[in-house]
Order: sequence, then structure tokens, then C-alpha cells
Amino acid sequence: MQEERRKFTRESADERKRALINATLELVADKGVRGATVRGIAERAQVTQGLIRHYFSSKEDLITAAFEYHMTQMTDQTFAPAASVTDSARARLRVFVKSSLEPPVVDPRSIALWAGFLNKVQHDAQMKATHERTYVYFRDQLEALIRAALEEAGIAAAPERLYQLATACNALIDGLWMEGGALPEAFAPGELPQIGLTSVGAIIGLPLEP
Amino acid sequence: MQEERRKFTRESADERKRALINATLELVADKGVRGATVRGIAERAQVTQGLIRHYFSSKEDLITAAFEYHMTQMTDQTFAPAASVTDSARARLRVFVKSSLEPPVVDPRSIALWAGFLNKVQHDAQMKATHERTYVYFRDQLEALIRAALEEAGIAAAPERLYQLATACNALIDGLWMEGGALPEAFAPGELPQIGLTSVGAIIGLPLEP
DNA sequence: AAGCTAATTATACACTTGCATAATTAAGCC
DNA sequence: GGCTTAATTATGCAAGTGTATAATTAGCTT
Repeated sequence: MQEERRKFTRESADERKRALINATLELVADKGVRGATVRGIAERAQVTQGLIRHYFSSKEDLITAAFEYHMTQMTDQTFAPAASVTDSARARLRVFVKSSLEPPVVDPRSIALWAGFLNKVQHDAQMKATHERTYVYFRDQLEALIRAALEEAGIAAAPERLYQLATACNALIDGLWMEGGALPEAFAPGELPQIGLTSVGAIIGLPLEP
Repeated sequence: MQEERRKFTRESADERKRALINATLELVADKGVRGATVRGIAERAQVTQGLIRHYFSSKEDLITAAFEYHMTQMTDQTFAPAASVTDSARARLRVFVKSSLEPPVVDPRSIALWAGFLNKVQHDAQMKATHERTYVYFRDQLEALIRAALEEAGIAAAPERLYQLATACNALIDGLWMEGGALPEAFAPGELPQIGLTSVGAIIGLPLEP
């Protein structure tokens, strides 16, 4: 009987918040925001529900924090691969398109999270702002990459045309991302990046394929 | 006191079902499937909640019916405009792309519904089947239009290439649809169809703009 | 006009939800 | 080693959830 088990162990605030946020994201992906109950989240994070209120002032607060975390993570995953490429502007654009259309960016969970959060995004001002900021950032990065690649190839493009090219390529990538995530079995591995590279190349008038 | 008001009026089964389904779609778009409660739906349809059980065996059943109805309606809205065009294959493709990127297809409500239903689609086999069928149908129609337009222009394309072109154009349209619905104020009226036509033309190598 | 039947409402129930508040207890400090 | 305090659990509550069942009643038939 000297086996006196601790009833719980204390963790740092960051550790606990991270665990709660991860549990929240899993549940939002699986059941949506309303299906992610405080009891369910607590269970997945291996704590009791009362603890959530200790770290977050409300469920709303936790959801918002989880959303911000997720968006940051998505952005990082998308931009990290291209940032390390220094060969040429064309190569950088190539890597950017490719990594946007591969796991872990393309993933059923990502789509589920996007869909799960959309309601809140449309109603909550702060989340709406975060969402728009992320979209604009992505689009602008893509525009910069396209501009550099075209300049490098000696192709001139007016700002308005550049804007349209970036919007179109952004939509193409988003569409492939969505379809790859929503219908995973419909595409062979490597198919999405290949179609993406060919099509972005066609849109901007500069072949990207190796 | 001779003003004896009826406490309720009887309606045909079809009328009531339609009202309940419309109320369901409104609520799903606004709050998601879990936010669309039977009480909320009944209120919007101007009936008491018990009536839902009289026409649908469960909430699940009502949700499924609403989803089927919505998908059919979306498909009809998308394909009706192009069906009446007989000028040329190119004109038909042009109208198809254009009408896919205008209201009422492009609409915040459409996106909200798509997002609201996605969870169920990923978990419910029947809804998953409906979703995939709609996607494949859309893609195949687009592929047929592209093939006809290319043939008409005397451009040969292997089946595999045709498949890739259709997948890419489909993704582009879906991406623009998504962005137009999720960020309505980010695009001027007519901007999405214009970008769509230019880009589809670039992808398939056959200009579509008037 | 009376009766019948299905459409509709009314009521109830067990369960879940987010949140608040009180009761424990782990772990650093002297 | 005892004290202290914040982290954590335990308990409770009012409101909302889907569903089942009983009670009404509109509108048709004769």
C-alpha cells in the first residue's frame, strides 16, 4: 500500500495551454466548434474540465487562442520550405507551390479545421481579422514570388496584371488544397503538386516544371 | 369575440417538408449543423418542434434531406445557364465558367453551408457519397466542355492531359468560389468571372475572353 | 352536422452544455 | 519538516438538447 499515486501533476502554464489548444484543435477538426465541448477537450488533454477556466476565461477564449495558433502554424508550414531556397526566383516559386500542395498542408484535418472555424470566423470580428490577414499575407507572398520569377525571366508585367496572376494562382492552390483534403483518395501522391506546377506555369506564362 | 383564429393550418406534406428543409439550410449556414437545433428550425418554419418528428424520423434524417436538396439546387444553378447556349463549344465553356463565379453560386451562404455540412460529410457514408458524386459530375462536365472547345479549335489533347486540365480548371473555379464567398468585400463585381475566364483560357491554351 | 383521421401542438424526460464556486493537493520556500 | 499558495479537482446549477408520447384540432367524408 506504499504505492501512493499522485492524483495529478502540476505543469507549466505554457505546457498546459499548449495541451488544451491541441486537444481543442483535434476536437474542432473532428466535430466542429460546437462539438468541441469543454468536457471533451479536458478529457483529451487529460485534465478535468475546471482547469480550462483556470487558463482561459471562457470557451470562446480558448477557441480563439486555438484558431490563432493553428493559423500561425499553417503559415509557418507553408512558408518554411521556400524560405531556404536561394537558387533562383523560379526555383523558390516552384518550391512554394509544391509545398503548399503536399502534406502536412494538404490534409483532411486542415480542411476540417478550416470548415469548423468558418462559422466563428464569419461572426467573430477578431477571428475574421486574423483570417483576412492570413489570406492577404499568403496572396502577397505569392505575388512577390511571381513578380521575381517573371523579372528574372525578362518578362514585364503591369501591377494590375500581377495582381490578377497572384489572385488566380492563389485560387488554384486553394482549390487543389481543398480538393486534396476533402477527397484524399481521389488523387495519387504527387499528383496535386504536379498539376499545380503545370497550371501555375500556364497561368503566369512561365513553365515551372523541372 | 367572434374573431376565432385558427390555432394552425394544415399544409401538404411537400410544402411542410420544403419549409422545414429551407429553415434547416438557413440555420446550418448561420450556425452549423450542431447549431441548427430542432427548436430553432421549428421556429423558423413557423411550426412547433414536434412536427419535425412527424415528417422526418430524426434530426439526422432532416439534415441529410436538407443536404441532398441543397446539392441538387447548387448543381442546377451552375449548369442551367450553360445548357441553353448553343453557339459554340467555346461560348458554352465561357458561360459555364462565368456562371460558376457569379451569384447565386458565389455567395457567403454557399460557403457557410459547405463548411457547415463538411463534418457530416466526412462522417456519414451517404452524405459522403452525395458529395463525391457531385464533385465528379461537375469535374466531368467541365472536362467535356474543355474537350469540345479544344476540338473545335483544332487542338488535340490526350485523355490524360485532358483530365489534368479539367482538374486544374475545376480547382481554380473552386478556389475563386471559395474566396469570393469567404471574403466577399475583397472582390469587385465581375472581377471573379474575369479572372476565371482569363486563367482557364491560359491553362487550357485557348483564350476565352470576349 | 356529426364523426373520423391525420396533422399539429403540448408536455415531459433524460442527458449534455458552459460556467461558477468550493474543496483538495502538489510543490516551492524558509 | 511545516507553511503557503497557486494549480487542480470536485460538485452543483440553470439552460438547452433530441426524442418520445399524449392531447388537441383542422378539414375531409358522408
